[in-house]
Amino acid sequence: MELSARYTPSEIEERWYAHWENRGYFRSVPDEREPFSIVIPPPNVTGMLHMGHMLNNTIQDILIRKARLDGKNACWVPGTDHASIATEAKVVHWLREEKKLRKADLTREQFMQYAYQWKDKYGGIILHQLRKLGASCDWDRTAFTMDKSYYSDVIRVFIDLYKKDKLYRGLRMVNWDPEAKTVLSNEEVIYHEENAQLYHLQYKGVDGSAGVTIATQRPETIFADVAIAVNPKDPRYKNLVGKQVLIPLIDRAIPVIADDYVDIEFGTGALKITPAHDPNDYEVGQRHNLEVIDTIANDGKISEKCTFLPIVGLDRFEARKQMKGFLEESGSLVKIEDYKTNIGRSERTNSVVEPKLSLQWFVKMTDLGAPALKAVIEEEVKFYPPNFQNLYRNWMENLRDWCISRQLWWGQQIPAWYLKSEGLSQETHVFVAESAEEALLKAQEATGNKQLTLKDLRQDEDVLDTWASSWLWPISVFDGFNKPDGEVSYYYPTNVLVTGWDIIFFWVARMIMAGYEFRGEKPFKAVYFTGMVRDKQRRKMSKSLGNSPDALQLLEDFGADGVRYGLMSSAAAGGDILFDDKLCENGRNLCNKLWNALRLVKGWQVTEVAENEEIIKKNALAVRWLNEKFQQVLLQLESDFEQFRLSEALLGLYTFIWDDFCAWYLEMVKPGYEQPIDRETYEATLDMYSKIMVALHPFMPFVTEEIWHQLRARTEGDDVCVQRYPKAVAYNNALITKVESAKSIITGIRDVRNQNQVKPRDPLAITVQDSESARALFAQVGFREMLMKMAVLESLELSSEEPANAKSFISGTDKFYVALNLTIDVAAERKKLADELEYQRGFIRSIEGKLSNERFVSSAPAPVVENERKKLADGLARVQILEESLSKL
RNA sequence: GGGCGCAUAACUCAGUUGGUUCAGAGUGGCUGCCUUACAAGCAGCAAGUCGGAGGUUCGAGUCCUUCUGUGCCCA
Repeated sequence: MELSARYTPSEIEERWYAHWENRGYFRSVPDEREPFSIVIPPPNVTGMLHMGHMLNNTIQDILIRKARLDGKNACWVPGTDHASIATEAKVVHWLREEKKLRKADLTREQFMQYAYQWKDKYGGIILHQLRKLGASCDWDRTAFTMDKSYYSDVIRVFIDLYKKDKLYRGLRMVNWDPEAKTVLSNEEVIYHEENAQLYHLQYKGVDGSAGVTIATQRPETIFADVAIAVNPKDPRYKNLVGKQVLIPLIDRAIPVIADDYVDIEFGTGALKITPAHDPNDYEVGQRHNLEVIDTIANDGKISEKCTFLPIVGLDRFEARKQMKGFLEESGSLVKIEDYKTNIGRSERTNSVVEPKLSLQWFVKMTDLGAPALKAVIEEEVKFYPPNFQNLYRNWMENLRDWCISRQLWWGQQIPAWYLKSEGLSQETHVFVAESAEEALLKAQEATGNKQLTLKDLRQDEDVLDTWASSWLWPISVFDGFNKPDGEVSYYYPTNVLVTGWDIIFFWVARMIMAGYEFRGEKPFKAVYFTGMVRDKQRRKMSKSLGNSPDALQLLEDFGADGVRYGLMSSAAAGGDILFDDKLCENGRNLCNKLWNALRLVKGWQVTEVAENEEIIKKNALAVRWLNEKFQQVLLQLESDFEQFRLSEALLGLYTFIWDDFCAWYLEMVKPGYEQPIDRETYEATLDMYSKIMVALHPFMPFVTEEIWHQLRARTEGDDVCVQRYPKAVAYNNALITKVESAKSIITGIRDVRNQNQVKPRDPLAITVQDSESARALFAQVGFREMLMKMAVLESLELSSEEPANAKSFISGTDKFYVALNLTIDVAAERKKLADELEYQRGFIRSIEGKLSNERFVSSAPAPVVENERKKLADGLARVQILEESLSKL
């Protein structure tokens, strides 16, 4: 069959993926084999494949495919996350655009129906895109954090934590997103330095004195002030403490208090205390028993609680703008000063987060954190790279309670009921239960009122933070809550989690907590942190910059194998990847290289008749050498895999394939034009090529499967996807070294050709200076024949005579003469030799220095000393050769 | 302000417990090749005071101290 000159991935990839799926290779059920499980970090159900996903999932696929080839029961669980904020926003948008509906006009039930409709129609596209990448997930296991059973797991856990007193409802300062109108966890707030203005405002004394000047960034909140605070050590304000001052514009009197929190250096050293609108002020207020006046509504507008009417109803930023005029007019504005400060914005909506006092649900983190911290420090859960331990420890030692309620509909609704009679946010009774009916029983019991009905109860409107469902992922996807002794006990703990370090707190830490809390065991044995994918200028990939390549287009352009190679070739764990199409090009080129090697091999005519002896010797040496070399590579591969050094593993294979296999081995055994190849070498080559395909398969699954089948006729089910990974055995280093010597001699000859413009095909005559070491080299069967072929020689003699008109070079400790029909430039040759001699003498001096040092000889390990002696001997031999040559010139 | 990294060729990065002719790879550059698998290719070459300074050691790109530059996390 004729093979095209170039490898064309598109139809090949689709065909093999379908084949693997049809054969059920990705399916995993518990059996007697050792399990190897990975749960996918569930992408948002709204997500589209991007570079980060491709990197992350390529790594997981490599690990899973390798485990499968190692004969383990490999199970990779795919799925998606309901992503409450992101998805709800999409659904709201869709309702508005497509259905002309507003969320406010729908009941919760109606909204949820639409949301599921949206999810079924548009959600989970990413799972199909992952197939194009080659991801060998067990698709039968596809999970979703809002699946019925998953939903009930989340509820069960909520109730469990509540019963264990690890979950509470409380009034706390929270991060409020006025655009999404929901609370955010601390981790969902992103701080950036921004330009702001510091307003210096005069608060006059009640007694008519000048009072005090304070500095604030938020003049629109002064009407919520309840005090002015100064540092007790600040001499400027000693006399003011205890006095009363007036809030500008409204002249409400507030006290001046002393508190250590105030920074003497900052602003004027006097701080307005506004407990409702600043977390630190809230703390101060608590210490001094101050009132809380909240003047900002949930939508970020100034509320009616504000007694300065001209700004009521205005957005907080508009109000701030207008305040400037009012303050100027009243004469209270001393000055405005520009400064830079960190502003927190919502991760999702980018609106400035408003600190707000709010009644929310919190998980107590102290108990949960302790075992999770211990597990990582003691390497029960191993991090790759290990330095992420520090980041993790830092966070885990400063845990704050986790706010898990969100003011949204799309998510698991909090299983808490209140008495309607008690009014909103006035609840003194809370009934946490699996169902309304159960809550009713509890309510009847608690109140002693048997007349209560479901109608008297009101369920908490809020849903749970998305991470309060995804932290159960490794347990829930194996149905570990319903059947704790079921298959979860086979697959759990999973072998490795592969994820970006940016969600180490959101997700990784919390899964570890959940693992210990709900199963008493870690959720995974190792965590492989990937870096962020950035562009060539080191910028983060982002939609707004438009610098993120279209993932599907890349797959189209370079093939999945090419893209996988590109992503992996520069992706040391944890390090950022500066993505460049060029890398994918390398991957595509490797596919093409393999393809052409296949074309070469398949084009050979095979002869059963014994070839001439020289060729037999040469080929036998080549085959032996490649085998030994492959063992060497395999050993390195095994150790790389163990340490998750996947880029290094791939690079090792790349070099072996491109240089050793293609550039050297195939050229060594390649028969002359229209000559056949002997059967033995041919079979050995096909076997070797097949093994290489298995070794490379985890990284580049498609091209390896295709070539595997092109190499030999295979029976049904004899696919590379389910082979056994070649096992490394000890290798013969001496043989490898000998062939390395041959390669270096060949390169030396080619260099002489290049420098003297001798065509690659013109045969050359070589003389080797006779020596013990030269004879030792040529004693290797096939050595001479290999040189003859690879360097294109017509003759190769050992002689102590120096030929005329020859260029020379030294390889190892041997001197080679290349006969050329040129007159040699004696002066130039002399200089070259003299330079080389000087270098070698320096080399010898440094080694002699070492060896004459008594302490080196006595304290360095024997092999090191031995090696230095060898180096010295080699150096001396070379010096001798050079000196002789110089004297003859 | 607290913490964690990084600095190696023009660029992007490897370099494992300190020890081989160990200073490497890819890209880029230069020279020469449409050679009978592959120009998405082949052959060859050049290029670095391993950020600076000090220290430990027989021996430091690797360990320690410090300085400089730079990135990130937390507040």
